[in-house]
Amino acid sequence: MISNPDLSFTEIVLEIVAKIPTGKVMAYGQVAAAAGNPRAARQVGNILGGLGIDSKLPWWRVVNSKGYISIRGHSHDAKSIQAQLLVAEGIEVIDNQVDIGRYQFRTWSSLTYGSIVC
DNA sequence: TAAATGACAAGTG
DNA sequence: CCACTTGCCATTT
Repeated sequence: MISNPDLSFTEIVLEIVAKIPTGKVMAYGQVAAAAGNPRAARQVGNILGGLGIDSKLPWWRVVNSKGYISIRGHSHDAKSIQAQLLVAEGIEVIDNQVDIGRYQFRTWSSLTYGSIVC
């Protein structure tokens, strides 16, 4: 449950994820960076996990920096679901991996992803 | 208040 | 390129 009525990191992350366009994906670290903390990639994963696979948010458009679907073990069925959802949006998924270099959604500016400048 | 947790990431050998 | 180690940080116990 949300115990902080103010703009929490969680709320911001939810906003970011909600803005990922169909057919695109974002890395956890990228979402964290967009939320203001490039180092808090792990929290992004935790938050998405708390949403549940039946959430309204496009949680399936978030993968790790290598383009792999990262869901940990026990929810192995969710991995299949995520892959299906991505494929349904036109994203090529091979062995639980997407071509992040091609499908990654870049936020507003190209200067705000860690120290990496395109 | 302190310790544990985790759908990550970058660095090292 | 692959396996292992270290750093990170919001949230929960």
